[in-house]
Amino acid sequence: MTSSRPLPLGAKPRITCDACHLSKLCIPKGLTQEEVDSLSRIVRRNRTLAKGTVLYQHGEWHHGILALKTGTAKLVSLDRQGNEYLVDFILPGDILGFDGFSTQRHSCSAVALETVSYCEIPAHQIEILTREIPGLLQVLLQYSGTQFDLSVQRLVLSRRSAEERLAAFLAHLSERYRQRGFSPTEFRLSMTRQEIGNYLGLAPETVSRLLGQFEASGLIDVQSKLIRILDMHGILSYCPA
Amino acid sequence: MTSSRPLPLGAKPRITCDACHLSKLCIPKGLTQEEVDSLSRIVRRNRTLAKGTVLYQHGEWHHGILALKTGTAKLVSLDRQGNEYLVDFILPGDILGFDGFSTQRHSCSAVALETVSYCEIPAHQIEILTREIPGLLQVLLQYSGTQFDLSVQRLVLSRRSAEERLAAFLAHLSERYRQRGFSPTEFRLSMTRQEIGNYLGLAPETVSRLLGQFEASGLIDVQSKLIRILDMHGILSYCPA
DNA sequence: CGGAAACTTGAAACCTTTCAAGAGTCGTGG
DNA sequence: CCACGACTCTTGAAAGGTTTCAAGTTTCCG
Repeated sequence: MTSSRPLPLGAKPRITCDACHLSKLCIPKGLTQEEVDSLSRIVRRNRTLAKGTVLYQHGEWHHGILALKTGTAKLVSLDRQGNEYLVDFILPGDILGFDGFSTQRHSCSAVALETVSYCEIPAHQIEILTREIPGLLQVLLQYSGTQFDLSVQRLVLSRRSAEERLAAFLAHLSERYRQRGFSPTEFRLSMTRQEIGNYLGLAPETVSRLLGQFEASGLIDVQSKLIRILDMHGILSYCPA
Repeated sequence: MTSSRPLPLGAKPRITCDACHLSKLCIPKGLTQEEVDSLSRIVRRNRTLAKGTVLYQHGEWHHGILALKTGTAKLVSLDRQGNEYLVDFILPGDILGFDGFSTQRHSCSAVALETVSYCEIPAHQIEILTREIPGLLQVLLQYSGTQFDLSVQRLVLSRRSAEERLAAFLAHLSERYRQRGFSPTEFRLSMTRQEIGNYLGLAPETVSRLLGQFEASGLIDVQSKLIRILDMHGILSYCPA
């Protein structure tokens, strides 16, 4: 899967979009070969940030569209009192930056949960790119639609019991890892129990208790951050929608 | 405010987009005069539906973008068991149809809460319109961003107490009526307590109790569906974010 | 005017949170 | 390499807010 083409002298590896193993999930998904080439010339690549640092922050001017390549991140909203609200967990291949289209300023902050690398389409280029790549705004609009659908799914989930919410969280994470070529039954949680609870609208203690309960039921195996799903069918039987 | 230009013979009143009193809220918001004229030629106008009927239904092919002109509607999602989840209340000037961009099929249903009239940009025209109206997809993308921000606000709200949720609901509704030129302090709820509860994640009994409590505190006056806000400052003092 | 649906109000039940204390994990520096 | 300290996680018991159940009242529409 890794590119075998010679690299430019003295440069860090610069994978073009169509050689990127995430192109099935990322923006190129809906574009023609020609459009992908065009996109590839604009995208800023290989930005890397350490765990805990900010990709962009609430209130900043809209950076543009970011595509996570490696690592994981969290998207959070803050209220006046400084409370954090976990809007989403970002996995490799995910797009972020939709929180900047409305006001031109980011309404959320994106924070690396592990060392991350990502690509970026600068906001000021998006309008220009639209002309060069007719499919791009269509793709972006489709992504927005997906975001909408996800927010609805989350709404549905928020009405369910704590058990169902956590089960759905694990099932969703598992499915997303599967789509990315990782094991769907064994993965490491890059977020704390606190952050899972914040995401699901539960106290961290509740998350801990339920993970213990799922383990006692033989559904999963928990070793601190490491999760092994033993009975996927059992997990799914909890899930609504 | 009503158009004084002569109407086409034998036609129902056909207000063009730039003569529409909702153009400050609707799609034309971000477009040039020329673009609005272009849009106005495509838009299907004056569709009317009675209370309780469906504007579009879950599973149907994406109709396109709808702009509500008069009346109110609800946007709902249904799970397998047929439970209804209230995604949004739609007021005149609001745009709907974002639930169809991802899969090309509607993930939600839109139902009239009162007699409604609306305009429509058919889905199959959107791509074509993009070329004629360069600003359109930008506008749509900005709307999507707004939808995203609203879903985040709603997430924040869902973490607060029942009191705060209902207060924020009333404040938000008041603000939206104000933007539309209606009284922000006196309005008729077109939805049932059940639907408010469904929207806020509360039992209808809780909604009823809290309205009674707000009334007893002198914040509002309730006469079945008619709400009069007596102390807006008091209401706002409950609101987070 | 009549009946169904919507709304209100009370009391008990329940799920989740909060508070508290102890155990485990991780990274850092001696 | 081990020890320390901070942070995270786990587990128990009590508290609390919201739901559920139930019954009566009001509103609305045919």
